Amino acid sequence: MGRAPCCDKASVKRGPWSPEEDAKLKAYIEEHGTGGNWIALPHKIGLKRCGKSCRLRWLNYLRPNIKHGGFSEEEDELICRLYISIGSRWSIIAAQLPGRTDNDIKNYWNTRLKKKLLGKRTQPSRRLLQNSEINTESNKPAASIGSTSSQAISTSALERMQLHMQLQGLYNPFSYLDINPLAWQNPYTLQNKTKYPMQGLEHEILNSNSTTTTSIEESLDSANLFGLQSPMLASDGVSADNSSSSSSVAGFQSTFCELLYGNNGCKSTQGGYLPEPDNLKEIIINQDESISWWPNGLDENASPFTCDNGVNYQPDMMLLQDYGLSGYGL
DNA sequence: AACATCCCCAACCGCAATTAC
DNA sequence: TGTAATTGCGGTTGGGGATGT
Repeated sequence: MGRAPCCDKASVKRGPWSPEEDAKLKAYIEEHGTGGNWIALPHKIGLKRCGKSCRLRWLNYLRPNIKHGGFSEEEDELICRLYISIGSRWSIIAAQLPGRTDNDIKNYWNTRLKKKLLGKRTQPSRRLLQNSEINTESNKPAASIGSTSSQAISTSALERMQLHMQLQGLYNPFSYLDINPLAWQNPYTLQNKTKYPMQGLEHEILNSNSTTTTSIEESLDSANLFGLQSPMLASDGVSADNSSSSSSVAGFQSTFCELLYGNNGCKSTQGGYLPEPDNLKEIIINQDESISWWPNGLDENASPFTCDNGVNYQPDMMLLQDYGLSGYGL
């Protein structure tokens, strides 16, 4: 049994708001406030609208000091940095941009900024589509498989990773920083590879940075860390160089981890490590120190890589190339 | 000029979190 | 403490204008 709807859809008006409706809502709220109850508000002022609709109209359009369009370069940069760091948490991003609404920023990102930063190719690759058709029970487009299939990497993670690399001006972060995941502290070993192959590695990544992200403030701070001082974004005017200092390495580790899993996959209310099963099957650190990428999970019947548990793995070269990741040591 | 396609964005939807009782 | 109501959020849709053929 589903939950009861918030209003009777047959008796409420839907679609675009008229100037009269806007005026009624604006006048009432400016004089009386919302009264702390959006559901009751439309009845009080004689609007045939759902309370949720009124709330949305007020927050996104009618309330004072709302800015529409005309995003500045600074705002673009901030949105980009925050998206890389915390993903599509639009309300948090909007809170950092006075006068902007989450809806506005979301629309701006999806329709313009993403294309501007990542280039025109926003459609999923044919390869990804093919794989999703083969390997998932649904025929949903690849753009949605990240959230619906435990076998698929999240689109957001891919975007954020690609964006991060693009802003770093590189496609092979390991060669750029002269680092390699296996060189990190207590490298992930094949023996640790169980159901979730990245678990051991991620644990080390998190430990090496001594803390997990536990608050919005820390998430926002992280937007300024992790190697995001890219040539384009460096706030001190000094372009990021190819330093392989420990801080850069640790930063990249964190970024890599976070890009793969997002904050949700790294947080725990106990302050410890909490894997996100949906995404943990997708990146493998190979025995030969290379990284493989399986967009739709592990192919247990293929070569060339065999794990201790007897399972074979096959990297998806075409997908790597599609995402400009052919330099991942494969 | 007519039609098709693309693009933008306001609004909707469903779900999770929070609050009230 | 459990349940229902409400709020807040992110993903998605669809109308309409812009652009291309």
